[in-house]
Amino acid sequence: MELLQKERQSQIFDLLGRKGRVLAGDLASQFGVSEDTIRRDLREMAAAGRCERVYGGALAVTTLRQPLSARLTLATERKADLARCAIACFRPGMTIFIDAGSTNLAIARALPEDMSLTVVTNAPAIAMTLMDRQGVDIIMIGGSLDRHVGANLGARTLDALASLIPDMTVIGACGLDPSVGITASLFEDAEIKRLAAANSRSVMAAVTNEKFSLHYPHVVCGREKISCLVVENDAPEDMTRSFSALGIPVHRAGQA
Amino acid sequence: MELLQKERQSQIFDLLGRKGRVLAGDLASQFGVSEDTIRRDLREMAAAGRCERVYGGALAVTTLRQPLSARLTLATERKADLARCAIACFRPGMTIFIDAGSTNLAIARALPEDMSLTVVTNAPAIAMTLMDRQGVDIIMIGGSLDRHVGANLGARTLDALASLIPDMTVIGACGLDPSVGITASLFEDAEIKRLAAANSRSVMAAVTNEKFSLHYPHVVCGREKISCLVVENDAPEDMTRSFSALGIPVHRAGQA
DNA sequence: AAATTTTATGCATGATTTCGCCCGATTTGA
DNA sequence: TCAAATCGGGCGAAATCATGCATAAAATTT
Repeated sequence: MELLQKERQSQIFDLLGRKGRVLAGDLASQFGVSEDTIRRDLREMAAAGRCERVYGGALAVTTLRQPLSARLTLATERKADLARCAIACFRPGMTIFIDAGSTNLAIARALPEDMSLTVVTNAPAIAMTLMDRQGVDIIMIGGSLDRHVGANLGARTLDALASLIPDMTVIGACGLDPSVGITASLFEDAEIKRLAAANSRSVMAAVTNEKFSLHYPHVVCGREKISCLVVENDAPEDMTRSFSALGIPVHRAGQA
Repeated sequence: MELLQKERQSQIFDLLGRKGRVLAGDLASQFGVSEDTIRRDLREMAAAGRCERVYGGALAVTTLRQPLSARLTLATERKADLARCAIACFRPGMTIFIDAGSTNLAIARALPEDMSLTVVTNAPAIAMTLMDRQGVDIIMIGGSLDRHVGANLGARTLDALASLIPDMTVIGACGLDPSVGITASLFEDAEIKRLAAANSRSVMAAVTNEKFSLHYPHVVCGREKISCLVVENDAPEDMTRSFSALGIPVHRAGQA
């Protein structure tokens, strides 16, 4: 498939967020264009402050470190849009479980200083982000911290979560498929998500475009369990329609 | 994996922050490049003020400032020094509870990438810092996150902590007094500390100078419970003596 | 619809960077 | 003082880069 320049750069930006670095040669073969084109892309992106140009490729702007911390500290932009839209569904006084994931971290970041909420989470990054929000009470669910997922998992986590009935769960979807529902790649992570979704009075899923039509081994919950879907403003129409058809409200980000 | 020059230098910088010094030979074999390349890196970094070049390798900029006068001006540098000293007491395989507090956070930051440890903590910041340490298993104790202490507190925290017997507890001291022992300003925080200290096989306290002779309302543990004290290079002699007299080993930071 | 401008891309070329190696100079420790 | 380790600079090969130019596609104007 042939990509437009902007699409290519956007994908490079995503890759940077995920891997922390890219090599000019790799990108060239991956996108099927010449290295010169890639170099031009990288130069442009660097000029726009979207990456740091180095000999041989480019590095993510914020941190040139491990993919995980990079993934967590990066990723704003499209996700911030999504986050603002998601927050519009929150009501003061709610108790909300926020699952791990970079999109959900963006939601935490976007929470206003003074919103009165109780947030429950098993992700240290989300807890830390919310620490300076005066209005937010934070409850952390402990457990064994998985460095890949960036959240506490395991028996203790499940146990602590079992005695909680949040008004809403903001669930992190590894993959969202119209027929299968929400799936996750890691068993233990899926277990947590499943319990949270089952206990919660409502379930919100905020997903970026690349999550659509992906499915992973572990089913978290069927699509009928989803109370509310938040998508990007250029989310594929056919995907969102199949959810709307089920009576699930779909909120598009960035639309006035 | 092959690294780009900038990445290599960035990692060297990280190592410097963690160990305080690096050797050209070690780096060469570690990164799989020639010593000449490493020397060029170090020279460049030194030119940029990111390290101090010395015969055989390089030193962190913090450690370079002469013996102890000018260097110990910045609190973070003093703590990094303290941290390196504290870490020398850790042994591979240990299970260590690390309490909240900025000094303890510095200890977490200073932990080497590859040290094999199980770290238990109720402070999200410490958990996040350790997330990229491959050798460290992290267990988070959940609870209600206190935004002032920066740690999870409360009944659930106490409960989860009760079933843990760490090899060592690195306790955060709000105040350390030779006669009273360790005290804390917040009741709930003190409760956690007290339980951790009581359950643990040994207790380390790493304290900066300003902690001495301070005491707060809530007693955490008497001085006799302390197994090991880590203090700054220029800690007041009379304070340390009263602990040494009890048979408590006192480690001074920044001494070869 | 045709003509014109703009843009994206690939290729060639000469410049630049990286890096291993070598050699003579310098530092270290005994 | 001496020997060994370390150092800095210079050299060359290979990789990477920036630039100019030509071509083709896309967008714009006529």
